[in-house]
Amino acid sequence: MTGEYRLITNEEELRCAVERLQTHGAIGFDTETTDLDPYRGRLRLVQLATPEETYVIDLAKFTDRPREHAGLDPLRRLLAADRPVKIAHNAKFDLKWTRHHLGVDIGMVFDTLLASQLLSAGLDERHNLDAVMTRYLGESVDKTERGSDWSGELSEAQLSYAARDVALLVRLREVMVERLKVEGLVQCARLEFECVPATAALELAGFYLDRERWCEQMAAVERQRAAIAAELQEMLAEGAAQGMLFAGARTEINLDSHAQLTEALRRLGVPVPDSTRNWRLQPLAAKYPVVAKLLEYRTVQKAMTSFGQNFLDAINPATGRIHANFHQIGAPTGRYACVDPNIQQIPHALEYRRCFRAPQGRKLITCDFSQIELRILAEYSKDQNFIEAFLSGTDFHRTTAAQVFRLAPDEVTSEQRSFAKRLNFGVVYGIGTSRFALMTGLSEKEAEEVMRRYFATYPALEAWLKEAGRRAVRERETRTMSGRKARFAFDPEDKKATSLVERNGKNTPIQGTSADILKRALHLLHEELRGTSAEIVNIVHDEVVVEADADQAEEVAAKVERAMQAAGEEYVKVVPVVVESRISDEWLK
DNA sequence: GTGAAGGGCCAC
DNA sequence: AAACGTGGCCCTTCAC
Repeated sequence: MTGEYRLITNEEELRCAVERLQTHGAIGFDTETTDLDPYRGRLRLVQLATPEETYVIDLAKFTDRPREHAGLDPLRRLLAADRPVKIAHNAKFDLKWTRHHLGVDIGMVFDTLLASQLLSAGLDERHNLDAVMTRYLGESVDKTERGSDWSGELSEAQLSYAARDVALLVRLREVMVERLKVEGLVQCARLEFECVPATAALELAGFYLDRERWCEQMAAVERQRAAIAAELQEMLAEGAAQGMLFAGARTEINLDSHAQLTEALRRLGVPVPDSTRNWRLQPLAAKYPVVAKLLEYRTVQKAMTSFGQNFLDAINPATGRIHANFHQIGAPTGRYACVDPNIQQIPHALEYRRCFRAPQGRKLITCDFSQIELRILAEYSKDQNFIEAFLSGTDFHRTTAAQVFRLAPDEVTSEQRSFAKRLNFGVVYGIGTSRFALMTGLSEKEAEEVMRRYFATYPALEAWLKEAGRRAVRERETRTMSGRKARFAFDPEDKKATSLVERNGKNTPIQGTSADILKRALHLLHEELRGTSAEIVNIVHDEVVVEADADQAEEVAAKVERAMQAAGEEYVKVVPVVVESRISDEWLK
């Protein structure tokens, strides 16, 4: 049956096809486009398949402007409905095109890419369509026509290629549904699938970057960089000059080369450790001005290379905005990752954040979860004192410090608060005494004593963390509250690897549940924002940035808060879920 | 020229 | 020995 399909080229054929497709619970769905960028290319084919039949709809035969063409309404209704479920591999891609070119927000999807990632649970497996088809169906698919020219007359090879993949999707889903059930991943899969329309809309909307402000910032940083680089060269040359006959013949070194830097610093008598890593150089900065200057150089160098021209190049000429690529399952914990460019790692500094702003007549609504990971830890551990610290409703780190050091909150010193804060964040990662000592400046013994007091205050929290670590080693996997699985492959004889799995066992359920909550919130929010002027424009793990017309900002902010809080409260019950929102012209904390 | 690895630094 | 989790992007170095 490979390659058999019906080509749909007019409204009558489309009506018939849609009628047949509607009788099924799930259908294969794929598109072919003339470009990878929906703002540059055209949507050429829409392929839909039942177990028996495959339909290839050639939009070029209908119109040049599919968004306004009423004859495509049956297709729109079919796509917008939750049934049949649309099965696609990397549905985000197809959803962006159908949203932009057909004006349709697609209903329920089954994404075989996300399903494959969930089933692999972090193990190193490939997830392209060919690999997934081979793994689950034992079928290989041929992608040679994918990058071909889809703008002109289509060849028989192109059409049958377009039809073939989509037909296999129906069978692929059936196999995957069984596997998801066996693995207890149905709830998590639903969470992921429901989130895809939000992810697609987010990418399509893009984040506005003020080009002029960014340029000014770049120029300022470049001036700084040049000055610091010159000073640093000067300082490093001191050592070299001594051994040279002609001081004027000084050679500059490459400041980005670790090898050359190490050599130059050693010539100056700086006791450089084997690595020139920041954390090992930091203690030397006070004694050696050249080291302090080097650290300064690295900061501006990073700013220049990572947050410079590349962001300007990423501005889409069609929209004037940055359309980053969000990987919905970017980490085994379930967190998003963001690339090209990564707008989840913009420096906090006001000079950068103020460049991301609302266009004229619009506002940004920034909303984040307050201490969500610690609240998840409270939910998991049910530790009574930890829960009480949240219920008090005031400064959380001060409250925990008061509990740990047995003081009234207003007697807590800033140092004690800082210890508590470091530990509150550190326990989520499985921090040890030596690292805690290093970051606080305490001796190992003192650090140990503070940690002992901390865990004595929260015995159930300690018990949960210990057991989470042990369980991960024992069972070689962890689960989040939605059931998301992370598997660990390691050699139990290897102490280092085992302790990493222990720390992962503590961290993954917490970080992963946080991701679950964010994704649930995005789905709820996407539904809430339908029909308003608002668009989600960025997400940063526990933060959502929405852009809306200025006169709707208040109303939209309330919706965002409501969606995030509702999502959080589905998972976290023993402590309140707190979200904080701000309305502003610029993306500021 | 391309690609991987090592070292570094940005975010949560 | 350095070990507190998850990412991406940059540069240099080194192998092919």
